[in-house]
Amino acid sequence: MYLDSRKSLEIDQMLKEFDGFNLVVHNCLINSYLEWGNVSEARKVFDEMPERNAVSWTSFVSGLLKHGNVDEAMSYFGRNPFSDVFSWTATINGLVQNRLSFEAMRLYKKMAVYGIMPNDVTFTCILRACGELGDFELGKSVMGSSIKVGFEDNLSISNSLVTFFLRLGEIDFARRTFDQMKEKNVISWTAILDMYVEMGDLEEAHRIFEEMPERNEVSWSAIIARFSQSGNVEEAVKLFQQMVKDRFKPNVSCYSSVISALASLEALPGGRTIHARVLKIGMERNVFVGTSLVDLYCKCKSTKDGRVVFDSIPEKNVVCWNSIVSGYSLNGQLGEAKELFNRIPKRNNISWNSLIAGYLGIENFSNALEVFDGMILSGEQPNKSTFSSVLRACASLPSLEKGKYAHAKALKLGFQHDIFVGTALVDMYAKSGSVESSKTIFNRMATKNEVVWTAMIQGLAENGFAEESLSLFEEMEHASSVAPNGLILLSVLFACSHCGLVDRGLKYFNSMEKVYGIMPNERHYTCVVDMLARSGRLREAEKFITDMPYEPEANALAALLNGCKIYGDEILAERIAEKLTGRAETKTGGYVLLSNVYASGGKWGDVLSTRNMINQKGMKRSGGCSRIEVRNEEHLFYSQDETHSQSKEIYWVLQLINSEI
DNA sequence: TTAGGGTTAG
Repeated sequence: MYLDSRKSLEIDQMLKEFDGFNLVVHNCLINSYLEWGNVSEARKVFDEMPERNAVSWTSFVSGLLKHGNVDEAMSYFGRNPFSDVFSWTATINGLVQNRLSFEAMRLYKKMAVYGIMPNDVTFTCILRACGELGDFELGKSVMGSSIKVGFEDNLSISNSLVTFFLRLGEIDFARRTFDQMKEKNVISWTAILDMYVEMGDLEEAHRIFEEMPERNEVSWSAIIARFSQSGNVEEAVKLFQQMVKDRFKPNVSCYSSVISALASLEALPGGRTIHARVLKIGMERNVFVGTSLVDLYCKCKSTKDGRVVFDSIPEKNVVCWNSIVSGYSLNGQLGEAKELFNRIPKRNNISWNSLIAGYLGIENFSNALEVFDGMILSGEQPNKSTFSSVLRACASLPSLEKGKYAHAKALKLGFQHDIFVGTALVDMYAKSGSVESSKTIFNRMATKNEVVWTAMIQGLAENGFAEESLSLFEEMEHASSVAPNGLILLSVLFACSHCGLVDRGLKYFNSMEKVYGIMPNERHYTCVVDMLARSGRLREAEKFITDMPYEPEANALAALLNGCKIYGDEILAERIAEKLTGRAETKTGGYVLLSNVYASGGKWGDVLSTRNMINQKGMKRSGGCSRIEVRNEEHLFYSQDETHSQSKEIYWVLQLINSEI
């Protein structure tokens, strides 16, 4: 029995005035103080008690352990005159809960020296410690001891054993223990259910769930949570509906899980229905449910509603703050994200990561890096996802220096072996033109997934190492278990196109569906058009465009037009330019390219009239832009415009170099 | 004194 904090103080006061002593009331007082986190009052009552029994000692020691006061607890434990299996077990349990499993084991071994026999609860605690330590042999020897003492068919111990085997990934042992149990309860079933969900065998999990003779709200919440986390969100929602239909009362955990599932589905109407239920039972102020709701509204692009829920949560923790920051970030509302980020009382690395990801999302790469600098300065430890974002920002900026700095930091923290960080590094170096560094990182990676292969193959192709890119692709096909995907094949086509390997490219394109089972998309088609156009097979390219199953991308037409320019085919150019100008997205592109076709053919009159048309229609030219960094300064070069302050000098030098060549 | 479930980034 516990008293609330106000009542505890009142009763404490009354007892003092009464000057009486009742052991039971004092023990209750200690428990109440500890329950409310008032350790110093509990200590005072305990120290001033004229007489203590075994219960006083055990509850005070385990209360201290519950609040992390380990040294003090151990000191009181050593002085306990009522040393029995309860006091030892409670202490062992407290140590395990403080993640001091090694110390817990030591205490367990000491029990024998003092002649105290462990009971069933001792074994469950100690098995948990073995699980924490990841020591399979130790767990098995504890199991042996428990059998020796006669606990072979003990339900709690068997349940703990199942969990222990699961923690160590010993699936067969877990299943065998479960199958051999004479008696099973809802905990045993939930544990084994969890195993199948964790293994990703959701069908078997579902079967187990159906088979369970008994369910409670924890087993429901276990299966709903697991389905939700593993991405089987529709199934999670269905189970929730079933649970309600079966007249079970969903608890906080069920609501948070189902709301989180609805958030990934971006199911706003369903979310609002659940929100209404939550409001009805007064659960919206709960930090778990509230946080899920904030996330739901933000993922459904309704940051306003998310903010209302956020403001209504009385006791916000860092997860809750992070959800609103990431919610605003996700929706590109970086002003709000930054403002709330600044108000977080105690940030963690996820808070920083959320803001960095936000700037990355709106392609404000320099701010993303600025936040990263702030993170380092604040002493917060970046994690692998920080580096993954930061390196992506570096890849998009001309600065190789910043990328190198982030790389050094990642090395220092030992994240270089992480596949996400490794991939981001490969990509960053390739995009910054440092193909050699990119290759070094790639070759050092112990495990490679399709993303990193894609990054390397693409990096080589885009840096002009087309042959190498293609041989890497072949190596991937022969030496790895990674199957080519659409993106990799796009890089392969790109490489063929830039290498002039038209027939090989066409062979890859034609085998996409047949050999690799990948439907080519618009981008693949565009790449083939570019490939044909570059090699002068203009009519073939035109036919390819006419025959393709999609409306050609503007880029495909532009690529063909570019081919017309190189090979001086003005008739085809006019036809294509007309098609291109119908496109809203590139009204200018067609004309600019057409005027280039005329220019290369020396038809200056046509050039002029085309350019006039661009101006008449009030079209803004949007040319390409190159960026380089020289001595920490960014220089931008736009196609067709000489806007750089030193363009005169630059072109002069360029001319000089050209004449030298 | 014990064994099963919960919200945020990538």
